[in-house]
Amino acid sequence: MSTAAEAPPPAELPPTAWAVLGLLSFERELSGYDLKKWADNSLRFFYWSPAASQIYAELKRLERLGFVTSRIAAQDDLRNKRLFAITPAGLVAIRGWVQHAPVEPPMLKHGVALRAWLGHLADPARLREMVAEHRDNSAALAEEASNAAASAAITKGWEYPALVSRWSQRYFEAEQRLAAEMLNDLDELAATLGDARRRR
Amino acid sequence: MSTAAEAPPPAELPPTAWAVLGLLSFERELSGYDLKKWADNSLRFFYWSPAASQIYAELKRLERLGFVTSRIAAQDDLRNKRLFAITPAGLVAIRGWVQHAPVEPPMLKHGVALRAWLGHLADPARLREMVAEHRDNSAALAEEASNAAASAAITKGWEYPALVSRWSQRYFEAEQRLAAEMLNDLDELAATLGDARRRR
DNA sequence: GGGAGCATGTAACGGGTTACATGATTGG
DNA sequence: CCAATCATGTAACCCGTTACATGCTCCC
Repeated sequence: MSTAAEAPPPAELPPTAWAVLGLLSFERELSGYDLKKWADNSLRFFYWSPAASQIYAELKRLERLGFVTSRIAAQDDLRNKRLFAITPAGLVAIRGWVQHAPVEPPMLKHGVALRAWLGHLADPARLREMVAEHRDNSAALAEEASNAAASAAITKGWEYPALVSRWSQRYFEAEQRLAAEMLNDLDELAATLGDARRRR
Repeated sequence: MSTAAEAPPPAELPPTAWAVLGLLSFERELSGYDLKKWADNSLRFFYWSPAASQIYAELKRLERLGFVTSRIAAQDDLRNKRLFAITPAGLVAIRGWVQHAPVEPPMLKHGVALRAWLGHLADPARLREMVAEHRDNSAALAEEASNAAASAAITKGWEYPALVSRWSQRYFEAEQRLAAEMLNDLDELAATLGDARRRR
């Protein structure tokens, strides 16, 4: 086709495996337990945070593939703790994935939207409650993302995580605004439908 | 606790089952095939559109539970086609779910954000490309949602779907804007990091 | 002493996907 | 006639979850 070198096909792995390997790509040794906590306050905002058991399973797979190595923690830490580190092969693999994986649409499962879509089956007041609760949850998440952004901003080498935390903050602010606008639309619709019902 | 009647606990079903039952709650008889198409251009925007095989499986389950009934299509349609309709019990069940299910955070798996989070592993130019592609995809989806909103708006009884289509449109417009802002942030970051590298 | 947190896993299950099989009808 | 679409499903597979089991350590 061309003289350019063909990109090697990126290894096929479930996204969670890449996420775990990605957490390790910041070059620190981490235990499965660490990874879970770390995922809970970073990945959570824009990507599902996997169950702990899943993390251990992925680590096992990644080790089998030679993308991570593990060692038992030093004697000063008496706990039975296994630390994982990314290998050169692992770095090559995840670079390939980040660089070459196709852009896919984000996967969204929005329960509140689904139930609003079925609004004809619910009490309008209850619908309002749901959307208002979602709006408040979004506000709280925006706040959390803001904190995450602040703490990432002061850490060297975390420029990209900080950037994405800012993105998350804006995302949840937008979600909050969208919920507020939906509330307005719901009120209008309730008024219209109420009128129609009364006029009948 | 109070004298108010306790709400009956909503039946436990996976979200996809409720989504399928919800599609049937608009009181029209639909085939599995119809349901798939219908999901593809409505649910898709705010909720994952299930695979066709999954829809048939859920229909079987819903029928076993007595939430839908089915009949073979009339003789004038020679195809081997089974039409499903919601039953009174099904209506009660889905009303209970819409009304009483807890508000849960939407589930988001944003591959582009994940890869931006791992930006230190990628070529900045490629990162830009990805985010720009995502921005354009979002714009296209906003347009599609807008069309869906327009066609729902002129259909009686589809007020809530129309409302959610408008919500989807705004959602994808926000997504588009967020992508554009991330591009700016990426450019800034590339400049900063580039400077640092040059000064080294 | 005892609860909270640290730490690692196994087992069972289920929801959902892809791939495949099958066949009829419609329209260019 | 042939491709596209209509139409329904089965089988294999796997990702990921919940529930559970186990034991250690820190600190009140």
